[in-house]
Formats: sequence, C-alpha cells, structure tokens
Amino acid sequence: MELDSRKLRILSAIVETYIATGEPVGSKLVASLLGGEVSPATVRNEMAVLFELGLLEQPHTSAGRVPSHLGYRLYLDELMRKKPLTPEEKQEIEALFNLRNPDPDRLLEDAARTLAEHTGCAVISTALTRQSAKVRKIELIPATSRTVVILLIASNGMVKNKVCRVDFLLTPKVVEFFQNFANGHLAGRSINEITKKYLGSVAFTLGEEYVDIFAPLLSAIYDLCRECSDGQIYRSGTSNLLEYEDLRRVANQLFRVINSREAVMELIGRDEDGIRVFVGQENPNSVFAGSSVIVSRYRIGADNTGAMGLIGPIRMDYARLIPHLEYFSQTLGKLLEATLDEQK
Amino acid sequence: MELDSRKLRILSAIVETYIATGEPVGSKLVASLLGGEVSPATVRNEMAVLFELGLLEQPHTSAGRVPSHLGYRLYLDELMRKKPLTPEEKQEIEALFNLRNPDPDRLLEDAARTLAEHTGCAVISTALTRQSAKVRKIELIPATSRTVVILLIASNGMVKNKVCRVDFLLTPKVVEFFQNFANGHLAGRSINEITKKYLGSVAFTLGEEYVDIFAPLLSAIYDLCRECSDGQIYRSGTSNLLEYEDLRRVANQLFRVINSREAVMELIGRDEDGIRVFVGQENPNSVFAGSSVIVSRYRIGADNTGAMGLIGPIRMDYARLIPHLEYFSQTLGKLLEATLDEQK
DNA sequence: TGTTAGCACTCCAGTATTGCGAGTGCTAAA
DNA sequence: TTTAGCACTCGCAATACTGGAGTGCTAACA
Repeated sequence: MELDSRKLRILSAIVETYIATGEPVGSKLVASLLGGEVSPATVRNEMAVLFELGLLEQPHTSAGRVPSHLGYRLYLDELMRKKPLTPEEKQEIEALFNLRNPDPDRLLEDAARTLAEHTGCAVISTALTRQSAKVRKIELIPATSRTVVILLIASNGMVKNKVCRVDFLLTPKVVEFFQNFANGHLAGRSINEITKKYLGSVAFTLGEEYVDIFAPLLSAIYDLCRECSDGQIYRSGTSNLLEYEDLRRVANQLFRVINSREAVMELIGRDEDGIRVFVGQENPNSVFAGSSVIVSRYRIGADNTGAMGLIGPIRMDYARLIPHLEYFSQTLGKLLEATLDEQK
Repeated sequence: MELDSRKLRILSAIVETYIATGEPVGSKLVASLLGGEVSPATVRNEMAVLFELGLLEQPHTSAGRVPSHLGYRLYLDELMRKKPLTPEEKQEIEALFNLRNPDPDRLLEDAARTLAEHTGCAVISTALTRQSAKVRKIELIPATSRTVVILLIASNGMVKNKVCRVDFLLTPKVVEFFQNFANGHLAGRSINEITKKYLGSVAFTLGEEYVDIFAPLLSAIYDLCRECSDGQIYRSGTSNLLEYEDLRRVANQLFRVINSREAVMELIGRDEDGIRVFVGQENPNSVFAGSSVIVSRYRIGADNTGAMGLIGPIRMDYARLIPHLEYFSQTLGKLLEATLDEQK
C-alpha cells in the first residue's frame, strides 16, 4: 500500500511533535497542525491506517499516538527536512576548535566535547588508522641514570611517550645503540606488524646476552604501538544522558557499554562512510534499545577514517542533530587530513 | 551529659545496622542485637535520650531511628572499629598495581580505578607537586619538516609531549639551537616560575627577529608546564554513584562537581596529611550534602603530597572503606616516592 | 531507681474505589 | 469521502481504607 501525501504529512507532524514535546499526539492537535484543513475525525481514520501499518504506536487505548521505530525510520528516510546549521553556529564551532593545535588526539577530544555541549547527547569520537599507519621514528631520551623516556612518532600523527625503567647504566652510547637498533628494525614498518612475536625475532638479532637487558624497552615499544594503532576513543557528555527520563533507568548499563572499547568498535562498525542512524531497537546492541545512535564515518585523506557517534534518547531532534554531526565530522576530517598531510 | 556505655553500644548498633541495611532501625532489633540483655522498652528509653541529644533522627513518627550526621560523627570519632584488610586483599591490590610501571600518571590512574572497583564508590586521585617541581629537560624531536614534538621531563617524574607546528624549515641546526636555548633558560627552574611573563622575557633575549618565529614553541612549552605542574586529576567509578538510590537524583550535579578541577581541589584541601571524613552536610560543598566524602592526603617523599578521595552514599561502610583508602594511599605514596627517588 | 510489660497512638505503604478528562472507534449523515 | 456525534476505554489523580511496624507513656515490678 502506497501512502498518500496526507498520511505522510500526518506522520511527519506526529514525529516532530512527539520529538518536541515527548507527549503522545492526539488527533485534534494533528488536525490543527495541518492548518485545520481536515477534521480530527479524518485524522483519526488516517492514524488508524498508519497504526495498522505499524508506523505508529499507542501507549494505551485512550492516549494519543507515538511513532514506532518504523515510523521514525520512514520519517528519517523520506520525510525529514534537515535543519542546516546557521552561519553563526558554524562560526562558533570553528572558533571552539583550537585550529592551531595539530595534535590529532586533542582535536578528537575537543570535537567530542564541543559536540556533546551542542547536542546534549553523549558523544564518542575516534580515528581509525588503516593498516598503513607506520612507525615514523623512535626516540630515546634519558631521564635519569636508570629511566628513559621512549617516544614513538607514528605516520598518522600520533605521538606517545612512556617512561621505562632499566636495570643497567644508561650511557649515551647504549642509548644511541638501542635507538639506532630500534629505528633500524621498526621505522617505516606498519604498526600492526609490530607484534610481540615480531619484536621477539628482532630481539633475537641482538644476541643472547642483550635480549634480557633490552626486554623492558621492547615491551614499552610494544605498548606504545598499541596506543598509537588502537586509536584512543574519546567520550564526552555521557552524563548528559541522565537528563532523559527514559534513559535514567538503564544509565548504568549505557555507561558500561559506552566505556567498553569493544562495544564502541562494534557500534561504529567497520563498513561504509557516511551517516547511519539506529533508532531504538534497530541498534545491534540491545542496551541501546531505549536510545538512538547516530554514527558518522568520515574520511581522513585516502588511508584513514574517523568516526563520531552521538547517543541520545529516541526522541532526539534528528533534523537538527544529523547536520550537526555531519558538520563536525567534515570539519574534523579536514583538520585531521591537514595535520596528516604535514606529517607525510 | 556523658553518655554511658550502653547508650554508646546502642548508637553503634544503630549506625552499623543502618549502614548495612539502609532501613531505619527499631528498638526490638537493637535489643536483640545487644544479645537480649535489655528489653525493647529500655532501648526505646535510651533511644529517646540519644534523639534528644541530636545523635539520632526519625524519618517519621512510627519508624525506627536513623543516625544523624552527629551520630555518624560520634561513631567515626569514638566507636568505629576499623576492619583491616585481609592479607589476601592486600595481595590482590598489590598485584593490580603494575609495579613495573614507573610512570606516575599511570600509577595514579590505576589506583583510582582499582579503589573504585574495590569500594563501589567514586574515586579521585591526584598528586600535588610542591613548588619544588622543576624542569629537568626539554627535548625537541622533529616529526616532519614543519612539525616538531616537544617533550618535557619534570623532576616529579611527569613526562608530557606536544606536537607543535612552526612556520619555518626545521633544520637540525635550528632544532639544536632552540633546544639549547630552551634548556639553558628553563632547565632546573621551578615549573611554577615559568609563567607567560617569564617566557616573554626569555623570548626577548632571542632578539626581535626570532621572537615571532619561536613563539609557538614557547607557547607549547608553557602548556606543557601547566600539564606537569597542575597534576592531572584521575577520576574513576563515578557511575558507581548511580547505584545508590539517594544519590541518583543529584547524580548530574555530583558528576559536574567531580569533573570540575576547582571543586576537586577545594574538596581535597591544601592542609594537613591524613584521613578526613565529611558526612553529608558536613561537606563544604552543598552538592555533597547527600553523600559522604573521605579524603586521604599522603606524603610522597619530603616535597610532594598526593590525595585520594572517596565519594559515596552517607551510609557507606566506613569501617571497611577507611582502611582501604589508607592502604591505597600508603602503597601509592611508597610507589610514587620510589619513582621520584629514581628520577632525582 | 532502673527496668519492663502493656497498650493506645501515629504514620507509612499498599490497595481499592471513584471521578475526570483525553482520546479513540464507530456509525450515520452530509 | 468527510465529518459530526456519541459511547467507550483507559490512565491518572484524588480519596478512603487497612495492616503493620514502631513509638511514647503509664503503671507495675525487682
């Protein structure tokens, strides 16, 4: 059955009104929203059809109607008219990004925080480096006679350091030797290749007497590689979710899922670019059954992608939030790309 | 009026029972807890006296009694018998600290996380470096032709890096020059002395033509100094607070306060070492009126101190949690001291 | 004088009961 | 096909009722 334009307008009115008020929408209100061109009774007949089709739900017999997840889905796919950002909003957002800061970590973090403030939702933000992220350089900086700072610079712009304690005297000669050794074997190599096993085989070439001595250093390098490749996940505004009555009951579980790396990775998926919306029970993870998730995957240059996710109540203002998320993603993608280009 | 031993035993029983059950405690239950040596009627008479003294409260006429904050206070100061950690618990905690990791940041973070898991409370953890924290070394590592990683090693063991973009070609000569310049003026100097003003005067010695060029580098160094001196605050288990009915209503505000640097600093105070407990309305910050806060200030060597704070419901198991917090603080203090000693 | 049994009293929490209003579905007329 | 009218349903809020837990008080007891 094809839906005529009046049914669609009614559905649209119900979705938007419910999003705005949170109250079930009755026939009288819809009739007045349509400009009084039809009577409430007519609207009721139409609503009955929409209900039959599974697009609307009724909390109880004598209540108004509420969109079902199919109703939201139709609204999102066909009916929604996105509200673009005003120039003032865009300007404000750009001002909030610290444009001078070429550190990808901080860009991702700033973006998450700012988007959370703008939307009242929880935000996750991360960059996914493809296999091509490489070790650019490893640097050893002695801190004390027994501790050394290892610094790893990756081709994706990530820079991480770690303090490492060793059991021998750190003469300049030893430091230089190990630095040359590490760079010789690791620089230019893909981070994902640097497994425990690979490091073991590299260590082997040191000769038996040195293996044990340098083990802590290699172990630290391994940790740093993981930190650079895994791509830290930034979360912001999670406590915003407490503002929403429907989510408060499950806030605990939501927080747990949002803080779990695996769950977030599953959420943002590994597939295509662009915006995807999961309404309530459409979410793969049942914990999100009472909330909606908007995921944006954006490109960073040719090799890398980023992901931002917006988690909020089912009745979130999709028409406003989706353009916001799009704009943030695009801006962030451009900034990160510029950063990476410089680092090539 | 001096309280006789029976009144104290009754108060103690009420506090402990209420902590354990969350239900107001009636005279009958107390009588049985005292081993049946007195009748409920006698207990009622005693409870009436304790009520007169403001040590107990009554939610409503026909309910049992609940400790007032004065009641908790008396319990904490005079009656509580601490439950020391079992050797197994101690062992478990020590195993969870990654003893090999001499990075103070990670130690503080691990401690907060582990303590939160052990207590079901929210935990804050930070180290406060006294004025004596100094810049040990500044290192410049070129990443690309236009970006450079600045690494700052502080005498308190903190190591931070930041990527910085510059508008000129980074020849090895320039890098070496600036590194020598920066270390010459800043190494060995107290971090708190490195203000914007001071850096401005240092830049002045570069000569006018170089001031603008090196400005981004100096600005990055300023940021790094702040990160090293301010001492990052680690928070963990904040969402544990949602488990407690009484706190759920104000969870939002609690989260906001816990995430505010100023509020946390006010909470942990700047004064004496040791454990302090704020019960409900005793808290300086009224947001905590419905919760209790235990703060532990511990020494790290001669010059530095650390602070851990435990935030939970008023009816928390003080007898168990206070020893836990003490043990964590001591362990952490020792580990951090060892780390700092090595870095001297 | 301190302790205890007995008893009336209070108040909460849970359960019916009721009335109201919003909104529906159906029918019949326009 | 649309609409007015009307009976009907159901949630919600207000009200009343009841049982139980716990108290305070009084008078008797050791």
